[in-house]
Amino acid sequence: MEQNNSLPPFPQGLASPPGAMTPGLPLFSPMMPYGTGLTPQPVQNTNSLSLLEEQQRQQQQQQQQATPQLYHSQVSTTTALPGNTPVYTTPLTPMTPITPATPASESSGIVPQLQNIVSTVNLGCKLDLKTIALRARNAEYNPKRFAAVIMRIREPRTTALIFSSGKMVCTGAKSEEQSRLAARKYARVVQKLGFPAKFLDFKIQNMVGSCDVKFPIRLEGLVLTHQQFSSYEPELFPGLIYRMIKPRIVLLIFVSGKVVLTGAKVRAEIYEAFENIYPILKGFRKTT
Amino acid sequence: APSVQEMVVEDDGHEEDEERIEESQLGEEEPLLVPRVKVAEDGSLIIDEESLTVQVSRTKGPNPAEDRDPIFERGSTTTYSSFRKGTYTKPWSSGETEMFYLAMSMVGTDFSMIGQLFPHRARMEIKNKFKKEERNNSWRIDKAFREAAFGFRFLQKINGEDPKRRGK
Amino acid sequence: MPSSCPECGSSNVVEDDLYSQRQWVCVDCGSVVSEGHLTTTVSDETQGRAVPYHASTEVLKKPCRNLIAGFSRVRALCRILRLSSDMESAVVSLFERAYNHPNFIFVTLTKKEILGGCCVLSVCRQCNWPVAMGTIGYLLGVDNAALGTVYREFTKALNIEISTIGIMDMLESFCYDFKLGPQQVEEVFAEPPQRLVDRTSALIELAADVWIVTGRQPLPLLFAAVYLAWQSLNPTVRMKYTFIKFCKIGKAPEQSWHRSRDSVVKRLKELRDVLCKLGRELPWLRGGAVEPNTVVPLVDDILKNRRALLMRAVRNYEQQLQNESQTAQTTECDNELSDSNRSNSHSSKTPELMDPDQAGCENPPDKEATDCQLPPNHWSKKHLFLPPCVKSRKRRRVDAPQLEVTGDEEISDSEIESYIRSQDEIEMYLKVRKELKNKA
DNA sequence: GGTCACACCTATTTTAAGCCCTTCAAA
DNA sequence: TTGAAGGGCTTAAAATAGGTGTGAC
Repeated sequence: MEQNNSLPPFPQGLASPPGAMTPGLPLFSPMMPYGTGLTPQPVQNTNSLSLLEEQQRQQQQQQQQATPQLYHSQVSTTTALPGNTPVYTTPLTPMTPITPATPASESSGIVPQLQNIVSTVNLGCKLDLKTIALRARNAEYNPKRFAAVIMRIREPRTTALIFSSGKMVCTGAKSEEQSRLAARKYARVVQKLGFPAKFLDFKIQNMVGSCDVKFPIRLEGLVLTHQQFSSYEPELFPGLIYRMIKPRIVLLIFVSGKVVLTGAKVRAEIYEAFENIYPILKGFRKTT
Repeated sequence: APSVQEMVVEDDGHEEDEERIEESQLGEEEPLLVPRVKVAEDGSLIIDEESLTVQVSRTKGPNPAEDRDPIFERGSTTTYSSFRKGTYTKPWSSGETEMFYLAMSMVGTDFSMIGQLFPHRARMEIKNKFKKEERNNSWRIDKAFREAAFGFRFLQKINGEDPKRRGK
Repeated sequence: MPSSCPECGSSNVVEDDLYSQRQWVCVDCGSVVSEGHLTTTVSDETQGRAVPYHASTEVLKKPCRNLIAGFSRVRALCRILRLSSDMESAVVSLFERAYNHPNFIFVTLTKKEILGGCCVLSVCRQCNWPVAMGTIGYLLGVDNAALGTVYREFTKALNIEISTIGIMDMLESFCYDFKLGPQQVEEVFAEPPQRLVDRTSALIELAADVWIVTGRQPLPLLFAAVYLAWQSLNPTVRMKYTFIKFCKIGKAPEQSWHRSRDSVVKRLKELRDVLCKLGRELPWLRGGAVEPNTVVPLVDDILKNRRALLMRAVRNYEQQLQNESQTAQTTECDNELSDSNRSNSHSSKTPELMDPDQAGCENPPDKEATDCQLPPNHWSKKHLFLPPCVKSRKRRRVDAPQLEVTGDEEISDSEIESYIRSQDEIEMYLKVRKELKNKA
């Protein structure tokens, strides 16, 4: 049954969103500050720069210098209080000059929201998928099309892939705890069907988050300065694909300022990746 | 002899057909506009002789690319492909949607079987319908699930009398 | 002289002094034929080849059919796209490198062929030879997505410098594609190409300034800009011609614009809206209405003064905002921070979004189309020019309150049982399945 | 020609914005 | 004839796994 009920619910190491979980306290990012050398920075390495690259770099530097990053609508961030109390006023004039980009230690004040969690667990026994598909109302099985039973539960609203090996994939949850609870429910359904299902090696395999930086982004500029991390092919996809090295997270960055982050095993990676990218994005905001 | 192009044709021969028609039509009206390609019966790509001739005669002179003159011959460099695989789904009528919910309450989330109940709907269409309803009318999805027993009885009924009849 | 092509067997092999290199070329498949076999690999292209493929000793024996076929295909592509011999050599050399790269040894033949297209594309981009990705896909007969996927893998695996051809690189050649010479069209339609290029450039630059370019496919935008440019260069006569008529007048091949008509129309609308915003700032038009369907005659004036107009429009907009907020002051401000995005003490619970139609709610929530509009203090309201996707937000996702769970909650038997079929249900399910099977 | 070791299809989830298709309604 | 609207695809990540494509040895 619930063998693992007594396990800590969230063994991955709990990470607070920067500044989010500590009401009343000043914002503080638990992540590494930028510019540690560990995070992707604008291309600075001089080795193996082609002539073209060099030109692009110079162009970009000029462009960045010419880019007025002086106008921003962002205000000094304070902790958002519970209950939606607006805590600051947007300045009436958005023309407040600020120090140019990359304030290394300042938090964005934005917390990416988790949108999807993928986890795996081993039920530890061989399963007869035909039986499961026949006896479960929430199941679908088409061995010709796909070799797993697709099972859905309503709460947490998730979908699971159940393989005859006993391995299971659980998708669609919006938090680690939800994902685990859902996986336990799937295991219970399988047990109820007469299989000696256990609950082994539960693991979060992927997390997807998203958020909005609230300013537009010049993707064509970003792809030039961060070409070693970026792929931007507007013929194919409107977003810029940014492969961050540390943490190893892929970000989809859109002109609207919306950002999708994926590939994380723990939520701290999502937060860290966003805090890394935020000052970079600020360098490409330039509104008209 | 297995060749690269044959493999490609096997993959999407259907669409290839369409393009073939388009191309031949085009070739007739505007011989100089675009360097053309013919698609042979085996699906392989062949340069249209005529356009090759044109090309050769033009490149007798100074070479455009070597001169780095981007204004020279531009031909088809801006032609768009769009062999895109679009799958259009006919809109669901309200009656059909009712039947979808009924089917849901009968067989649950077995979209393959529901797809069989709807002869003109592919399995993927059923799944997309489910996702859409879950988004917009999740209360109805829940309701359908809770009323599984009712759906079951209804199924018994229509199954006994006329299993063939369904919403379409 | 080779009598037939070793690749496709065609006897249609011609002598070709193309690019001042005497060689024999198969007209049917594009293979370069010499002394009965392919002069494959440009071995003289000292491009640090990682693997000296089948060393020059056994040329005839080893290269598998697919590699040879691949060579002719990339050569055919090069010829169709009118690449120089240098470029073609670079392509062939690159293709050999890619073909033998460990990442591509076990891939499907389709992918290997696409790889050839990627080499062409890569060389074209590096030489600034304007070729759209879609063109390669069209010639290969594969969809853009497949080409894009392989292209990304290819650039990564071979450490190819990613160089994107910007819309401006494409612009000039694109304008010249239209057949608008005085010999080709009626006099009122005729337009010197350079004039068209200049005006289109100005329009695209403006479009880039006001966020119409980023994230959008370049070609539909180019079509829209060229069309507007052409109209604006003789508005009285040309304004009544639709985009499609313009394409026909300029003899643009239908397959180049037919599918993207909708996108072109969207870009047109966006461009005209921007032109209106700027046109209204023209001092001598004081009071006169500027609407999208009447803005074309003003394009000349607008573009001449676009920098100043842009600044003026933005300044006026901000001033207006300031005035409004001063009058409307006092009221509570800026709920930006209350966005689900912002720090909340209990982020996953976002109390403001308490969903009325929770599970268990029997009736249609009929709240439905709650928020199709932006919140009154949305950040986008502060800027006159923003990406259209920011201003036209569709319904904000009413994210249902996420159950805060520990993952260790009790799971009731009844809940689990609700997912299990009764014996009767099972029998009925089997019966239906059997009947469906029989029918099929 | 068989083994080996990959590739890569089917499928699941979720967000982002754009494209491309069809259908249907006003001009 | 024109648009608007709606639906489904594109991109990323990650696990699961059988069947088969692919080429070297």
